[in-house]
Amino acid sequence: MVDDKTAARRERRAAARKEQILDGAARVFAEKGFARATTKEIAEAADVSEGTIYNYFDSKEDVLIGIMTHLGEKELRTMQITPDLLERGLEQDLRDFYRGVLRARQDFVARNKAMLQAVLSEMIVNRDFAERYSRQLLMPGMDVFEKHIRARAKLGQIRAVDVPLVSRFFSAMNLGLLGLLLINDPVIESDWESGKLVEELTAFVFDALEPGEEETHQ
Amino acid sequence: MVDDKTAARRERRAAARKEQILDGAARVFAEKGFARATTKEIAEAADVSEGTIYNYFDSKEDVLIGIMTHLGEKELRTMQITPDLLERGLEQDLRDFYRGVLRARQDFVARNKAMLQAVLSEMIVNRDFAERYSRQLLMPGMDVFEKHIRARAKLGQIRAVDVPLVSRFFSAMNLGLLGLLLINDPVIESDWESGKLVEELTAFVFDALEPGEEETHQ
Amino acid sequence: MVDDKTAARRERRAAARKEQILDGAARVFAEKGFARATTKEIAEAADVSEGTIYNYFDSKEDVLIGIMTHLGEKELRTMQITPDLLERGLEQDLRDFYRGVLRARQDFVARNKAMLQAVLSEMIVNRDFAERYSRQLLMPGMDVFEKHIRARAKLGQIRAVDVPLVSRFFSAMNLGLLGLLLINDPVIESDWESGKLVEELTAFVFDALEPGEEETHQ
Amino acid sequence: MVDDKTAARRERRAAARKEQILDGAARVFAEKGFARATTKEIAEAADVSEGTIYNYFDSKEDVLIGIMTHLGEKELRTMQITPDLLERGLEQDLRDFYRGVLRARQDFVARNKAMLQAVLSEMIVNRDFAERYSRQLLMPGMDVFEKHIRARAKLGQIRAVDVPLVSRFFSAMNLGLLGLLLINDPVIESDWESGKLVEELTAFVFDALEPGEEETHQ
DNA sequence: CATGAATGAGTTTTCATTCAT
DNA sequence: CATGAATGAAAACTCATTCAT
Repeated sequence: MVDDKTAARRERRAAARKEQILDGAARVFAEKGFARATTKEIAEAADVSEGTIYNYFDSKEDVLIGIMTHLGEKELRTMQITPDLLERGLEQDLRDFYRGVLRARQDFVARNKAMLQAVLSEMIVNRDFAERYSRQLLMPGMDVFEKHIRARAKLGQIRAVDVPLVSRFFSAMNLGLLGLLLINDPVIESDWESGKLVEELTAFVFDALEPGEEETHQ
Repeated sequence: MVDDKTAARRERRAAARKEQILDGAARVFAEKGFARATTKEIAEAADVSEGTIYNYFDSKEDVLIGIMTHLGEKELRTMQITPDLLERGLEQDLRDFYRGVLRARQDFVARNKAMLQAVLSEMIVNRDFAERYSRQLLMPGMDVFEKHIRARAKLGQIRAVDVPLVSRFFSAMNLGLLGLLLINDPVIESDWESGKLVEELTAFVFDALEPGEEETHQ
Repeated sequence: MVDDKTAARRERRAAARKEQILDGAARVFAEKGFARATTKEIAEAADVSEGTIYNYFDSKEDVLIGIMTHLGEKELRTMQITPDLLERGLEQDLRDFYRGVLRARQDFVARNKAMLQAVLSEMIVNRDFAERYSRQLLMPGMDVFEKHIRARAKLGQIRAVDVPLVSRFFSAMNLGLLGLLLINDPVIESDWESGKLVEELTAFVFDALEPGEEETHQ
Repeated sequence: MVDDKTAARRERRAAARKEQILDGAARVFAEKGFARATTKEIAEAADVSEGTIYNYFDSKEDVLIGIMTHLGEKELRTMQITPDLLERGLEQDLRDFYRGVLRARQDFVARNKAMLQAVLSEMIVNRDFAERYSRQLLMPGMDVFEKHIRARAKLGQIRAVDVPLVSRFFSAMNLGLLGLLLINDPVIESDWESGKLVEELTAFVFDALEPGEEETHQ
């Protein structure tokens, strides 16, 4: 029993150390990029010695993988991408539902900007990471989203569209806005928190999806 | 006169060499990222010696800057972002105009995928490059686009929107789709060249912008 | 307390490593000159890896600076250039005093030939090092010497001379003899260790300074 | 005959080119040291292309050798170190003779400071150059000087001394003063041209050599 | 487990030399 | 002969990783 307690405490401490290192690493990666960040800098930012990093991770690359996994888990929790999202959402008004999703996402981005920056940059030029990002961060949300859209369409709330493609338009929009935020676009930065971005984006996006009977295109 | 000829030939050859190096470098950067790419690999890809690179560029970073500049110039030409774009465009149907813009952009992306990949990745973690990208590649197109939207709005072809923000939605969408393409999303990849993406995106985007009289929300 | 011990031991070991590197570097610099010496050779001569050099010095140039500083400190100790040199010396016979100074200097040169060679060569073509050499190695001794000469002159043991200039004659003589030694002049080399050089130089130099009508020093 | 003329002209032009390169190289070597000087800089300083240097010299090192040889020839001419120096000199007063030698040497140094600087620095760390310097620049003058001293001694104008060693004292003094000049010692620099240095040095050095009980100069 | 000194392979960059024009 | 672009070997320096303490 004492062993159990000790073991449990040890495990908790180990988990805390791991997070401590991931936090430090994310900050350094975000600022300088994965390749330019040195283990020395990571160690300093995480307030541990260089050697300690290797007690918890196999390599510098493994640290970045750790960040992605951590990010994926966090996103699932924050975005509450759970199987029952579908039902819960369907009861809401379409716009309100999307507003909620957008707000949750903005919150998530704001809280994890550094980690996302670290991951995004590497993803573009690293097949392995791209695959991982797609699987761990993109697809889980996309799947649920696709199902949701299909359900709405069945209910007649959305006109007939190519669902996988339109889901990707949503993802692309989110990804692109994140990109503009990361390169410090002043317009995006200022409207990001004010809520204006959410409103305008909802209007921009959802009017188009609704059936809108009479729409007269020459 | 002979000197003139010689000088001119020299200059042409130098320009060709520069482009040869930029091409090789872009391929390597795209595959491995700027930081992981070695000058040795660049030299091999460009089929010159390592030393030759430094006869034309001050540093590896300068090569990337060269790629961005080259890209910026090419984009201006390809996208035909010229002052009279505004007038030319206004005579066209809104959807047709956007379709044209999208196709030109897709063409540009297809032709310069490697260079864009090289630039994008570095941009996210490098302030200097972000600024440069914004100034050389993003803003020129965005400015013309903003003016265009404003003109359309004045003509009543578009409902009142926050123009700078909506311009950014278009940019974000493009950037995000590029991102998905670069991480090899199979759906985007397959629909990219078939006109499907263009058609669906036009529908997705433009219905929302049109005044659409009777549109009954709630 | 244990931490104190550990820290102290660490510091001692670091100082030892630094000296180990300086010793190796001095030998290589002396043989090949600063610029021709490679960090690889220095590492081999010092029996450490190339990387280790950079754990203790910022650059190859910094190693040479380290040699000069080390040399300066050693000279002060060896030559016993202390404020009380003046008084101690004045009690001695002029010739005996100079003989002592010469012997101490010869001893110092013999012990640090490699380091002096390394520093001298670089100094001639490097403003920064020339300034440093002048300040750290030349001036300290010269100042004390000037005061000494002035004191002797006041006591009537030396005829009136331009003190700064004559001090430089002594320095120049020392520097020049070092030069001849470094280019392996056989006469200087053979007489250097036998006391002959000291005796002849004392005779050559000091008879001139004494007022001495009857010149009674054999 | 025409061929002879052409050949002669060609030779003269080649000699001029060689000197043009040596001049440029000496300036660069003096400023940056042999190893740090690049052939590109030498070419620019000499106003020729890099390739041209190799039409006249086998290597960068060969250029430095060229400088030394040139310097040696010039010194012989300037210092008028000719077999009859001995007789000419003996007719003069000892001090006047030395004054003349010193002045000629100062003039030579002033005219060839850059080349001397280039040569001296390299000499200290390069056996081959040391040997060359000794043979080409040091020994010729020293031999004549030794003979001269011996002749004076035979005439009773100089007390008995170790002639080879004392000759080296003169050389060492000259070399040392050159060293101080090259490291920009302000006292030496200011007194160098004013003539003061010559006077003080003559006094410093020659009183010691004369047998002279009564010291009857001034 | 924590530490941080040591390592050396790998990186960017320089530059003497060559050679086609 | 003059030129200067091309070369590639070699240099200084970096840094992920290991390991003795």
